[in-house]
Amino acid sequence: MTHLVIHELEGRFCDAIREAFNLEVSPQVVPATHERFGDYQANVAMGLAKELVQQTGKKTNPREVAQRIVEKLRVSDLAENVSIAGPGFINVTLSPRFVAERLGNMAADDRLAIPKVECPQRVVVDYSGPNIAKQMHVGHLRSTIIGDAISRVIEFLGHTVIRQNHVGDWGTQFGMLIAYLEESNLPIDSHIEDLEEFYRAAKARFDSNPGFQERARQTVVRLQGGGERERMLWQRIVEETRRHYLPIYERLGVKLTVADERGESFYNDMLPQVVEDLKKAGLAVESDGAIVVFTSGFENPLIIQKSDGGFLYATTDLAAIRYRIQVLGAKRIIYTHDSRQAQHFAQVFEVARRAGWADGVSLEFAPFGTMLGEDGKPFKTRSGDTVKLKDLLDEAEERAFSLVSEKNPALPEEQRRQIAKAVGIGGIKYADLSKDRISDYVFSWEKMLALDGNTAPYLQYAYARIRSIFRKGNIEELPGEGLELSAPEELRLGKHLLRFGEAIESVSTELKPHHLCTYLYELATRFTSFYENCPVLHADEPTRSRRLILCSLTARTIAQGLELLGIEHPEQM
RNA sequence: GCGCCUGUAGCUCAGCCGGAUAGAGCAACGGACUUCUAAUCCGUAGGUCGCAGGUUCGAAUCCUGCCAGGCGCGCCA
Repeated sequence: MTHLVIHELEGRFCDAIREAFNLEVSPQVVPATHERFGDYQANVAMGLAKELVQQTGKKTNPREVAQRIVEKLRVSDLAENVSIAGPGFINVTLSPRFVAERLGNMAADDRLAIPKVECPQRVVVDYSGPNIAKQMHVGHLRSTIIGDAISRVIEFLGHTVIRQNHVGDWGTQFGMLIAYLEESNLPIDSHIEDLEEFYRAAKARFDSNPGFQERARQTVVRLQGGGERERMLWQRIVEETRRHYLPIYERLGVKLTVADERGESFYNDMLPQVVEDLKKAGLAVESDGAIVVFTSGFENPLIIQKSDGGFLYATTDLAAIRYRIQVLGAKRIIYTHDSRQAQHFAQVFEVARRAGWADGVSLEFAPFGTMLGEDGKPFKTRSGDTVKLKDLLDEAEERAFSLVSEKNPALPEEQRRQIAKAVGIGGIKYADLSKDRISDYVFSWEKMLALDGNTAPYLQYAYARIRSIFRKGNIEELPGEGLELSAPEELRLGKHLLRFGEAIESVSTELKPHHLCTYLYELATRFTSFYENCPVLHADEPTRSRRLILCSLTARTIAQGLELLGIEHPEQM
């Protein structure tokens, strides 16, 4: 079992500190802040010196502490240099021989020597959550692609990921929709081509016609009471909506399927019991006729049952938590939703914990900010409407197609279409995933499809250039042995390749896909620098072969990284 | 009124569970294509890290208070 380099070093430092001081402390190993200091640094000495003074009363300076650690540190197999600098930083430079050896392991392993976790968990990821009878719009984009990337990464590490699409398929608006469907007399085999239009029309009728309003209310009651005809019409609306959003998932390369759907309706039968149990536990109380749970730090309680007896989305979310833990066996539940839901989830989580439903289970909210237009206001069409996801994706592919056609007109149109899809959709996803999800982000067509900077096309281009080398050189098989790193660009590239696992691990724990993006971008820039300075096909043996190994590893790492982000990597651009 | 999030170069963003001289890209300026895709690369310039205190050997990072922007706060989801 090989560990990530950083963890290997942590272990070595822990041993050294134990030997030198008989203490168990974190060695604070981090990547070097500047390349000139080496590859990794341990920052433990400064703090430790201070602790020692307090414990022993003896004056100890940090450099001395560092010195004593270094004396016990056994890293000759992996480092070519260990030095103490500044107030007591311990800098470690990996040896090219060790880097080559590790790269050899990567090359020989189809998961690039990324270790799987020792204790796999069942992890539920709740994301996307489109609304029934509405088209998906940009408001669903972030949840869908961030949640999908997080799922892929956690899955890759060896956990069992259970995707849950909590679609909005229940609620009072369905009375209106079903009643409208009934009177619109649509033939049973016809499709609702424009859901938006259908919803608007139903709403308009509801707002203007009191008789219809009353019918809508009665319809809800019958639906929720299990009325057969209402249930059938409801089912039809749900299926019509699926017809709209499944193709969007397909285009986006998002792994959600119908099997992952657990809409609000799924929990309907569990709601009375949720309220009952919370009452029994003494958490739920009556307030102004409603049943509520007061939570710490919030003035307003969480309402779980309305005064008319109806349930709310908080009730559904509580039922879902219980189901996910008790039935699905989740040890970790992750929600990627708009940060405006923060208070809601904080309250729901607290109630679930206090009710004792989530003992030993990690409930995590991974919020994201709003997508803004270049004017800094929420992203809208020119006329001020929300942008439909379908239109956004169409435009992305169109723009990418004209770019590809301009840059590479010789390729057949079919292939240019495929590249345009990869670049356009990938561009949208990467633009989003590459920013810290917590902040609002500014959407810009130009920046997103640019070939410079931290963009999907830049990474895809790096990949395509490598593949091009293999095509031109007619290379099928690689030498398995003999990797050596001599040119500075080779070494810089090789060292970064070894850090892929750090990025993945970070995404998994912090739920921030942009850490992987930053890693891949850095990898691509190091590759391009290598590419500019180190000829591959024209180099003499054995240089040629070992550069081919580096190229292959880089291509595989970029491909795997993009795969984890849910972004395609075409062979040519 | 209470609460959450954000504020870093002209612009878009990293860095934030304390570490060395705060990093990228775009835009600007100057260079590099008879050589594996120049959709690229190299260089120059660009900073009161919103403001003020505090903690610390050390603060963009932690704490407090302000300022600015965004968002949320009982029977919608």
